Amino acid sequence: MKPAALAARQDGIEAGPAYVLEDQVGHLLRRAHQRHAAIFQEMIGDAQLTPLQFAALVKLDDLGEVSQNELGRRTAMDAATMQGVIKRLLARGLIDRKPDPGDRRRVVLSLTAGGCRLVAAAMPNGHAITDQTLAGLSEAERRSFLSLLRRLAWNSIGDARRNDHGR
Amino acid sequence: MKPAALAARQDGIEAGPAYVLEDQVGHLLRRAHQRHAAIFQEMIGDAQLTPLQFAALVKLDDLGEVSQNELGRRTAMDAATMQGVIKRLLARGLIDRKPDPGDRRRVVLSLTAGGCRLVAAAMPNGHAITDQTLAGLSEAERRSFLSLLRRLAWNSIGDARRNDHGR
DNA sequence: CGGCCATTGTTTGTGTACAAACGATTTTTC
DNA sequence: GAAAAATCGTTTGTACACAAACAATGGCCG
Repeated sequence: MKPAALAARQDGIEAGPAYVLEDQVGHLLRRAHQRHAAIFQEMIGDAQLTPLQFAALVKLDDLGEVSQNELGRRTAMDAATMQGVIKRLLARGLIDRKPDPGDRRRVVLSLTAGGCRLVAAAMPNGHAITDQTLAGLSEAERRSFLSLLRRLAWNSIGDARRNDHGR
Repeated sequence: MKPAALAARQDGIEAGPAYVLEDQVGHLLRRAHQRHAAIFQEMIGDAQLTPLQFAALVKLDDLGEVSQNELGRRTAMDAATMQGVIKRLLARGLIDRKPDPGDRRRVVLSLTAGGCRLVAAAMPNGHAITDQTLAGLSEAERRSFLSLLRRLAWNSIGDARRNDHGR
């Protein structure tokens, strides 16, 4: 019934189905992500701005004021990664950072005027990047692909992780 | 005709279509890749083995003997990344490394007996990881998704990059 | 032959990515 | 109210990922 996939090797030794690296989702996801990153860097219009930094800025633009961890959850970055991203955005003066008066553990992040301007200027490029990444796919194929891809991504980083450590 | 996508903001200020982070291919690719990495780590059966290291081992198993750069091209890693991966595989005694007699610039990589055994042992897990990553998708959806994803990945890393730097 | 250029492998520097452990705080629970 | 648990932000250590510059070697072409 099954074709050659389950066939034994030439030498006759028992072996599972062949593992073709190029056919594995993980490998393809990695390469597609690599390609997207290259397109991003080329088209975002700001040599210093990385995908994660842009994501953080966009989310901040969306939410107004949020704590660092909250922003991390919304952009699917863990706390340690967030640390570096925030540090670099602060260094460029794109975001502000002040203690939360109601909770002394928290810091509140928000966009500066410069950060706001940068987001506005880069947003069209963001759309162009998405478009370029999907170039080669028809309208229908794009919808289909995005719908499937969404189902492979985490539903919600924070929730999924908390379930592991919850204990 | 178009729905709310092109509508101006509440404040009436001119603005392009909204940029919803969760709808961008790049963000979804990143999250899907994150999830796959988590599944990999959980199921590969060797806490020290990473996706890239496994990819290198599998390719080496496939090719027998290759130079470091060649292996990098086949696994979509650049030379600097390869450096670290090779170093760690060497440290664990999973691969061998000897100078190429015909070309003194090159080194020839190959699997050790231990590396060969590890690949054989981990290969079924690799298939299970792919399966688990695609869990939730039907057989037809998987084929469709992989076919589309393949078109979004680099055709061939090495070739694509050389065109940029050529000259 | 001899200069030019490409390739190979290496190093350095920056930026994700995450586990693990930490101190400082809430919040919950009893 | 006090102990227990959870949350917040930070630090350290390991592992990708790539640009850029480098020395050594090899191939090519005049």
